[in-house]
Amino acid sequence: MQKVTKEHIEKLTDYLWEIPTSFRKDMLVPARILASEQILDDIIEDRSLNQLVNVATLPGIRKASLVMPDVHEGYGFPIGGVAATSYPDGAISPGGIGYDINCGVRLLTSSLKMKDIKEDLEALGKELYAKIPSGMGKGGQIRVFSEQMDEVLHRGAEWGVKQGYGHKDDLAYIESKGRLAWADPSCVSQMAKNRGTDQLGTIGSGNHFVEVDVVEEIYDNESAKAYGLHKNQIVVMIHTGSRGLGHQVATDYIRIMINAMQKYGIKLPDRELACVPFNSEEGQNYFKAMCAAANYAWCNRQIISWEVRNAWETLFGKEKGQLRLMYDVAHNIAKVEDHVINGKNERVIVHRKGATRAFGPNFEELPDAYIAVGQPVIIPGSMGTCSYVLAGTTKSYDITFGSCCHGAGRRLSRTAAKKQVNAPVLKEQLRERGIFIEAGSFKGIAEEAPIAYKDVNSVVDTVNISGIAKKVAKIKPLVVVKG
DNA sequence: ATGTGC
Repeated sequence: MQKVTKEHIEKLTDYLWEIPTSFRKDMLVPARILASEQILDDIIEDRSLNQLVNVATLPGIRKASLVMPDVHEGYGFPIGGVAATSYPDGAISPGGIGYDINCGVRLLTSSLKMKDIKEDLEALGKELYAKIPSGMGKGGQIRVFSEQMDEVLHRGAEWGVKQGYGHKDDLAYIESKGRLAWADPSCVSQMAKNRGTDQLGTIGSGNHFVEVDVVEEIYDNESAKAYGLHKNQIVVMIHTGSRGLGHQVATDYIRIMINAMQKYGIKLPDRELACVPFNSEEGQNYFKAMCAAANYAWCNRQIISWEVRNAWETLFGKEKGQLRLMYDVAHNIAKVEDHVINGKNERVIVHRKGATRAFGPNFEELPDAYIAVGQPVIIPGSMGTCSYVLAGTTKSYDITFGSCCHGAGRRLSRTAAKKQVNAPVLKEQLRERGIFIEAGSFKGIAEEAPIAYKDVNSVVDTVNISGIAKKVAKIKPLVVVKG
């Protein structure tokens, strides 16, 4: 298959590039790349642009196949990708959502400032590491079986709150209120449920983490005030997803769809794009299972928040130890949404894989305090760099179906990173810079080294300048807990 | 990402 080169790419604006449908005759829509020229040059040799073109052949795809500036290669679809298909008969594809269904990020804000915790960073890292189970295959203390598991899958974060893992007020500050109503536990295999039995309240491994950060800079006073963020404030970021349960849901339905595709006459350039019509039996079952796994992930992040709050209270006491949920976003999910395409309102199935929803002001789901400034977008950087809070914009609807990037984006494969990085040395270097890492393995540290990632500042500048999200605050890591 | 692999 013909490889994408710079010659095939047309410049639409300084930050938007297009591979037209003339590039390959199976493309149904153009492929668009949101990137600075520097970022584009860095990814041009990557397989991710060919994956982006492949996505443009997805049955029922509308307007354009899109990637954000943090794009990199994924299973079938690129990570950092957005694809909207027509409702109700366009494709739904598990590869367009990812194995870690509802991988996402939440941010908790504290009433503490840098000066309040400067001396406690190491103890804080040890306490968090002790309270929050992490690592590959790791389970926690909580067990959910049969009816209780079904309740978790039905009710998401709400189940956690009901069991005492958090405040009722938390729910308003979660995307979709931490619950997708289409979830149907009967569409989730017993194997998936078994894998999820003891994994609520656990981080997992890879790029997942719990991190204590300090707000280093505020860019937009009005939004920062609405979100309750201010300079020198200590905040906590949680990044994880649906663990083994979501992974098993993806595995189960990818196999089902590979087998069902011929029946619907679907031919694709890569079998990793396996998909079926959204309104087919297989499509509906997957969607209901995906919603259930998404609910599990929201419940997981809810329970981890409870663990973090416990650690916080242990160290700082009841009065100073309060943590408020600022927001929780999903970045591996598909949603049915209404968007304007060619001037007409259309219902579409938006696949976001390593992409964050970034809805602008006046979106009715937002809590009252946020409605005038738009939805918070949380962008974790890599371990030793920094992260960002942005605000969604109305402009994002026109360009990216109301989506934004989800992180810095990998630059090196895990294997390449392991070859280049001496993890014990890196850990010590970060410590000298005042960043304390508590990790279960040196392998994990090497794979997640800052050098393995793109520069988060240039990724965020791209989305900020192109107007799909607005910079609100920059935060800097102090303590990182990883698997 | 994942009881790291058909």
